[in-house]
Amino acid sequence: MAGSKLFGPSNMSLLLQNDSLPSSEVLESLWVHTSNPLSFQGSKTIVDFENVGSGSRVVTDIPFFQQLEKEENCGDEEYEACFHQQGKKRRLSSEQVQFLERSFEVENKLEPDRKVQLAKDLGLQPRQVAIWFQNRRARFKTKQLEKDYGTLKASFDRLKDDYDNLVQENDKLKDEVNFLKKKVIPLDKENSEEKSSQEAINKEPMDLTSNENSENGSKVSFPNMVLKCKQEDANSAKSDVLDSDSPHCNDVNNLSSFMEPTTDSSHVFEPDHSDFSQDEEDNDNLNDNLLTLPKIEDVCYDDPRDNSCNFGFAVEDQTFCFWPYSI
DNA sequence: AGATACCGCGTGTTTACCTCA
DNA sequence: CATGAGGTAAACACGCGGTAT
Repeated sequence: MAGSKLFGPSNMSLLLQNDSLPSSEVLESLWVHTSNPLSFQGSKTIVDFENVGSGSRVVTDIPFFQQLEKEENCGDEEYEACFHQQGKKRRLSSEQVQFLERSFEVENKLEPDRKVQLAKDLGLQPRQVAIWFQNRRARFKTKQLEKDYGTLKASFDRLKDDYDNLVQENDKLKDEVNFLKKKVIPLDKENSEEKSSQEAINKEPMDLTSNENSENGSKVSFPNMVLKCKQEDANSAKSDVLDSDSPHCNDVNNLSSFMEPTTDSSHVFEPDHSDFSQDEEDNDNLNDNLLTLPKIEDVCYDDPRDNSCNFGFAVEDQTFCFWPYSI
């Protein structure tokens, strides 16, 4: 009998502790006389403990008691040692595995009664059944993890594709915006040049220092211009602050926007640094004049009394309203 | 209520066996 | 046919939590 590392004294004691080994009579009855549900067609597919290490291990049509009879050197006290020392590691038969698999499908946990019954039915030790279920659960978990990983990976790939498509679409739209901007800016310049030249023509004969030059209403005094500008902007500022590049009322526009705080105007200067924040450089030319305007939220409206002081207040004063809780 | 022993399970590892190049 | 590598399954070791005493 070749010694086995597997079933050394410590392991043997463990085996004896955990699962009492069946007597030879019980084993014989299990293997020979039992009405085995696996229906081995009368033959007993068992492990050939004798031939372990010398080739084929599983033999059929050999009653278990005949195998035991070969262990003539084993007395009762030595039976268990002989049983294990020769056993080494043996694979379960396909029938046993199939039966265990069916049992596992029904319930992957193993109650003590069921374990004993399965061991009886299969001619195995209860500990073997327990170990098989443990290993089977581990294999199942591994498979499940692989499956879950596959599912998650597929989901991730789908999301990534969506994201990439969105990025592409975003880039496309940005290009479109830039293209349109380049088309619009020259037009604005043309318009502004036209207007300024026209204005220069209109202003030339007018004495801006005097209100008395107005005749037939054809000449407009400066204060009236301011008023007109205010009125126009009061109507348009809410939705079109961007028109502030109108050549004749830059600074005045500031006043109008101060005087007419609107909720709409606030969003125009909203410091949105989201997707289009990177376009700020491109927008610099277009928005230079806008950036000089005070942000509408810079103005504190909490105290109505302050509104009257909003004209030309110092910038540093705004910080109080803008960062009310700053330390 | 805390201590102890026992048991089953999960997880990682070892070992034996099988397959295949 | 022999052999070594890699894969797989059986068995083990250890720790942990639950339960009974």
